[in-house]
Amino acid sequence: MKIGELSRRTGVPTRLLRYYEEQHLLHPDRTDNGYRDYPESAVQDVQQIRGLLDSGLTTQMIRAILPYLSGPDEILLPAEHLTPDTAALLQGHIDRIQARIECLARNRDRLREYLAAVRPEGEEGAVRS
Amino acid sequence: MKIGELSRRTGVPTRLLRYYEEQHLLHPDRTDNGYRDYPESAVQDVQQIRGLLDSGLTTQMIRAILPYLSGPDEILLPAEHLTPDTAALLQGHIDRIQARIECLARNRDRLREYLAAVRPEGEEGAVRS
DNA sequence: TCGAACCCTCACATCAGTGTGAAGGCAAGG
DNA sequence: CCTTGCCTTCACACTGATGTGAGGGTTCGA
Repeated sequence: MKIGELSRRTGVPTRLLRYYEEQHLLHPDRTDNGYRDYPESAVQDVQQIRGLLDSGLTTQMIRAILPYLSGPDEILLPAEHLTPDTAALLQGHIDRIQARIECLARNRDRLREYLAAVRPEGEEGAVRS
Repeated sequence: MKIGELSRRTGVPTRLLRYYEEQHLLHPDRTDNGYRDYPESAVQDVQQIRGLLDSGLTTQMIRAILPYLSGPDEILLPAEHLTPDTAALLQGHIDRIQARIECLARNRDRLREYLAAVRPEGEEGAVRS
């Protein structure tokens, strides 16, 4: 798949697809004429990347964890390649993500409480025009 | 409290405290000589802001929701000030935060699964030096 | 063969969040 | 009084993520 199609199918501008490649988040191979050639799975990959970026992770952190997110089908790294170091790194990333989740959840709850408290006026979410 | 003390107590550089003010996230008043004068509550406020920024929210979004986060003690806006518009805006913010949480949680789980799958080698999280 | 619609790289621009330093006012202690 | 350490504003600079455009090659259909 060429970059234009991937862009259309994911809604992500080609500029960003090239950027993600520059950041080593995507690795399309090239056809003879130099065009990028993406596998079908790239669609999922791009959505994954977008979600994580939107959640406030940097490309660097995404690059670090992406290899371990590829799919539940099979484990990529045999255990002998998972040094204690790598495991610790990974655990650190997990912890950071967890901290973010907690912060966001806390604030979401407070916003919900506020909203609930301030409009007990019989509105149950239905938006009436 | 002057800016230096707030900085020391929060670990946030004075530069950023001034920046947050410029972004209308903080509103210290001024003493006669022009020094910023923060209330005690600013310590909490700054930590709140930092947490949200670290979670990937922009100052703009934080500015939008901060007024509603001030404290569970009392509702700031009387119901008559909460137009349906504002409520919808707020709900939109909540939804975005929720989406982030879900994305992060999903990926956290996948990382955890990976880590668990790849090291069933009797290590139960204890880091041995 | 020509034009439209792709693709390429390069590079400058923008925005948010920061770092850093200059140039100067105020306050307290030796 | 003078130094030291706060405080002030102003301003330039960097990074990461993204927009945008220039300049140029490729593919394909009319």
